[in-house]
Amino acid sequence: MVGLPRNTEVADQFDLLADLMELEGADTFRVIAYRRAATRMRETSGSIAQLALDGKAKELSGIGKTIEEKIVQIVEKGEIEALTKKKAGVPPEVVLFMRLPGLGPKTAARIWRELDVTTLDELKAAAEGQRLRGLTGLGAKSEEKILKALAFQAQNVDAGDRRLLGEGLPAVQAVVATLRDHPAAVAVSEAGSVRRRKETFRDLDIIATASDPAELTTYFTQLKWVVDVAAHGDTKATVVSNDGLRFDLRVVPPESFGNLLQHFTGSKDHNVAMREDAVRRGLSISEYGVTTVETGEVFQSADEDAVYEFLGYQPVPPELRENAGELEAARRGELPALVELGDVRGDLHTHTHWSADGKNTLEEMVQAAAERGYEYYAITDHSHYLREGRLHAQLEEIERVRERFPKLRILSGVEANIRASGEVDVADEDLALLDWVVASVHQAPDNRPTERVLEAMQNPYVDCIGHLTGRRIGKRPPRDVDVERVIEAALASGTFLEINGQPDRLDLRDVHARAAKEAGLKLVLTSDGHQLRAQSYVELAVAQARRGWLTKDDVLNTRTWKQVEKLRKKRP
DNA sequence: GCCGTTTTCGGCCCGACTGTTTTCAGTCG
Repeated sequence: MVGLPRNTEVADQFDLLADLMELEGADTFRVIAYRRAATRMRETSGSIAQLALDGKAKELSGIGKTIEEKIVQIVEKGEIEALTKKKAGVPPEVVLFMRLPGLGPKTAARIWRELDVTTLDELKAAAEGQRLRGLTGLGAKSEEKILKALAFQAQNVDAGDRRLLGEGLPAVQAVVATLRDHPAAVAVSEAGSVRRRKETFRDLDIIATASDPAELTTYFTQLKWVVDVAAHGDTKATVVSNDGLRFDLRVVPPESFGNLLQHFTGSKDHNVAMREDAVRRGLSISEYGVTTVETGEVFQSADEDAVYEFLGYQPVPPELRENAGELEAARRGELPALVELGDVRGDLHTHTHWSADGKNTLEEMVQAAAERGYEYYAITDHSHYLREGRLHAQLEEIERVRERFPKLRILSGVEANIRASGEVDVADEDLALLDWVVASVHQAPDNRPTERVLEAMQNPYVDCIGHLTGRRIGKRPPRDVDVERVIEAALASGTFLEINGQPDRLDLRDVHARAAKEAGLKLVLTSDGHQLRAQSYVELAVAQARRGWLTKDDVLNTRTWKQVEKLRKKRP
């Protein structure tokens, strides 16, 4: 495994190759094929490089013989040969032209070739010097747009263009609720990537029907937290909130609400695959309806499920709409019944003020857990803060709190640290006193990320590995853990893996959760909450689990504590 | 470059918007 390029690195090369070919005016379908293959690689849980070396990459849809060979080139030579060649012919910054909104490959190539503009600085100068309007098809407005895009890009260079689901989900749910209360509103729904519970988003989409669309749209632009109205028409508006979130509202006709909701929920890949399949059956899908080509008859519905059913599919839960096999499964009627928040009986990774970064007392956290209706709740403060008798002191406090909450089973636990050696930093005799043990890697760097975890799993007291890869979305990449090996070892040792619900962790990620499920491993959904309101992060863990195709049965903590005890590894 | 319950060759989603055009190409989601 060591030394093989990551899936994201391989995928990036194919995307760059696609960009360069597009600039050269290559066949669009080849370009699309490379981009599709890149997406497939990013959404594959195993090592795509290893698959290619084994001749198995071409079993993935969208990857054929040619692309598999190019992956092998990356392993052997570090780069796709065609990419090396093409990079020599195109100034590196010309690719960046295409990233500016409104500026595509055709225009970028003409600016480069016909005006000899090769850097972003030169592009700016050319627009300011009104030289772009010399090209047919470009005018004063184009120059203005490009300058605006360049300025925006310069301003937001550090901001990152995607925000966390954990921020966007409560925000969009609040706006949906507000709009529903308006007298002109008939139906209101979240849409887009946030409805699919994708871990990050660019903007928050809302779809509605209304008795008076213009009135609802205007109301939306005048909500008190709106600081900027980027667009405002009768049926569509875009606003920016005081915390920088972009909301899009579209008001659509009620008779095709289901078709439009389906369209605007995406993903693009899901919709394209569904439309391609429809074409083969003599149907044409658009956001307004499904047309039977032969008769011209159009099917519309206010109900999204009815759209899927008309097309011969089981209704597909939004979390699965990524063109990752869900359409085939829905065609056969074999979609899984996904786990729901209400199935979760207890949280097995939480903190209190015993950890320096915990914000609430043990009793406050337990009180909130009881109010959530949990049957059990594990206190797993960081081992670092439970040294020198503090572990025993906390056990005494837990004993006292138990008396006050007789209906909630309070589990004593710890989040132990996995040392570089693979040992956990709590003695066995202390671990033996506890009901539940989470073990996690905290400090980097890490030159044997996989072995370290495998060794920790051999400890008979370690029940679950916390946030396996240690990623912090947007801040820190995942450690280079061989997740497939970890899953195998987890099954062999009787250790569980968690889906950590912290908004910037969501670790395991969706495709790894799905790989774990397919291997037969049960996962634990946890909040890793360090304060009262963070207990709700379990909702994000549930969302991630659903994106990983997990059913109630695939999740350990949908079971009673008695059942959990039966399933976990035997203690000495 | 990929793919196949009409196909191993000849297709490859669909519509809106924008800016520049007198009928459309490029871009976007």
